[in-house]
Amino acid sequence: MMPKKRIRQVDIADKLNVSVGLVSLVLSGKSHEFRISDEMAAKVIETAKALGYRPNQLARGLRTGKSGIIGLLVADISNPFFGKMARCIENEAAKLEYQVMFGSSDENSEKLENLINTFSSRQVDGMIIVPVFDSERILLSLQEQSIPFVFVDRYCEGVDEDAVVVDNYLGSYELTSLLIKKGYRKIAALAHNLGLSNIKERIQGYTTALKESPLDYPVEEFIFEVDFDQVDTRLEAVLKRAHKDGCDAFFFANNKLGISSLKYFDKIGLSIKDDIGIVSFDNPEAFQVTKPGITCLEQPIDLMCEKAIQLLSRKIEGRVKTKPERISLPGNLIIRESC
Amino acid sequence: MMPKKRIRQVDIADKLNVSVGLVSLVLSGKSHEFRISDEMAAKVIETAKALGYRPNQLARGLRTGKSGIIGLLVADISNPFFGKMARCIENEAAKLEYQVMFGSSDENSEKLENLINTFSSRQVDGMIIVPVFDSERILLSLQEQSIPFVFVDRYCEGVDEDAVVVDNYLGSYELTSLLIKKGYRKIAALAHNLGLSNIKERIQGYTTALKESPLDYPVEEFIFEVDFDQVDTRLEAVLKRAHKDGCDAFFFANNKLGISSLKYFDKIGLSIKDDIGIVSFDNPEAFQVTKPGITCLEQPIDLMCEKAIQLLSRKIEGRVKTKPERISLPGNLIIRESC
DNA sequence: CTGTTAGCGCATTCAC
DNA sequence: GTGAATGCGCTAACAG
Repeated sequence: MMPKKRIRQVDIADKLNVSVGLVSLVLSGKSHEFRISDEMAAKVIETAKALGYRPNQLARGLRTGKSGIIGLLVADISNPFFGKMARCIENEAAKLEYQVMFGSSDENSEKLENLINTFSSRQVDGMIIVPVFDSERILLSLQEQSIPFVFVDRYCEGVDEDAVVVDNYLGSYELTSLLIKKGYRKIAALAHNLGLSNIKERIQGYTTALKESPLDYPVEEFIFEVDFDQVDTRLEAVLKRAHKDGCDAFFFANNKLGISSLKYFDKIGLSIKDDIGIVSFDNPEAFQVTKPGITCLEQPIDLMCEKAIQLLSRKIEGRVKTKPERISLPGNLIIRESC
Repeated sequence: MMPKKRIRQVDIADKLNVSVGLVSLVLSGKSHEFRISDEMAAKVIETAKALGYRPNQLARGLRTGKSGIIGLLVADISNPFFGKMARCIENEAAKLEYQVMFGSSDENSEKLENLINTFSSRQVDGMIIVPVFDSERILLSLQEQSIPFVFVDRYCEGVDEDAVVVDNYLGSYELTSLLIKKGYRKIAALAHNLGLSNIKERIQGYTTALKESPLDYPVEEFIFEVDFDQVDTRLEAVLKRAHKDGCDAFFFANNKLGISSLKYFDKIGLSIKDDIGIVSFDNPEAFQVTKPGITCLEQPIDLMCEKAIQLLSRKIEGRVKTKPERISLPGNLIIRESC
């Protein structure tokens, strides 16, 4: 079979004995604007379809300076939280005829930098970024390139750009208060990287709830940092130690820590709710099917993404040069039986 | 602040009083091939870096006819199975300097068609496709456009292309046999769409195991099809009905059905293992933390993706015009306590 | 060894 | 109303 050449505008122009310019105008829906005869327009459109014409977006992009691509930079697309986010971004982007290209940073600023650079090279029209620890420099340089981007899930302190996040403080405050109300006496908090904006806020909510309570012990001593890559190696020990030190409840700052800990509690032989109380950020399926179900704070991922794309497209189209907004959306407290 | 213009090859050429061609050669790493003086090359590279040059991949792509993008078409990126797949594809693609663009078909052939068309329009160099029901036509047309693609997870009967799948038959056979060995007497099977290649094979493995067993009842009557969008509306009724009809065990053809059913069993008040036995395809986190843990068949997602990208890049580079392969990888039977 | 030139496919400005 | 011409940024073929 013939390797069938792709149909270009010239091909349909030749077939109709008209010029490429004409074809281009018609196919970009500008026939009316340029007062091209309806019959002409119809003919062009018809033969375009007949020949199976499909515009070359690379060429169009080169000419117009817009690739029609949005870059999505998450920590790890295989994490259900970011997977859901990807899906929502995809849906919202599709409405505006954008395609989504993604990349996982693994919470590593070098990887993030590489991704940002390649995305920039590929001329993405904008990026949705989950900033990682220590990424201020690369983000500032992105700002200088004047490529539009918005933060989601977290923001970067030194980089003044739009951001859409859940109300981390309030969510954690609610979760922790619940634990206190249920009568737990010493509550440990576990987080990956205490330097991230969202984690800081979560820890703050947790801390405040405790300080406002009658409970009186050195809260700071029971905040544990377990790095992303230390989950397999250090988490178990940390949990054991905390329990040995009298902790009867745990606050997990994200789904990964929560899920991993569930496995260890089972292994160690600690019974959830009876031996220890548990609350966690995020609402992965694992929290819904395990028994007892895990009380948690669900993030409004769909809303967050909707907002994020709104802000981003506003920037891309260069409308209104407003001051960067930091939108904080309320989370959804889901009470189950883990405390 | 100045809207800082992007640096092009001309800019660095001008600055050095050399030609663009020269710059292009050096920057594409062909300085040695064209025997360009080391000092010249060094100067070019240096000022490129100094000026912050970043190649415009749109232009390069237009010229070379290669976009450097791979399209990934899954059913739903927010499904943890496909999320993991996306991550593996991302990693493998990165090794070959490809970027990944994704799209979710929602198991809908029309959506798949739209995605394929836009991806084709964006000049992706190849696609990794999870084909959906009734997508033969569009896939054949993709073949005619001679855009390389490979199937993963499933294949499409009428479309002769490379495919990488898990050994669905064997996996299901093992899962079902286990149920039989444990003494369950009547095993229901639940699947989304019995028309998909992978599901067909899974049902076949299930059926064969039963037929080879001493159990003697009309197996076909206990194979239930619950469509993707009917999970919320019909699944509960189907489960109840099956249980009422004497089923004491369930075989789930994928993670979504398994997870959703877990919730309903809890709601209905059926106790897993005591009242009913359960096995399922896939190994999402939910199966690991729920109690009892769910016996399941884990797919070798990383290996599958590695193979898929290998096959795809082979096609893209147009090496060896071999006959399409259908690679079947063994799954990993994980025995937990659900049966 | 390096410069010049001609497109890749499309959008857009200017003629007629 | 439509055709012709120009160039987006880059690569590659050809000169010299």
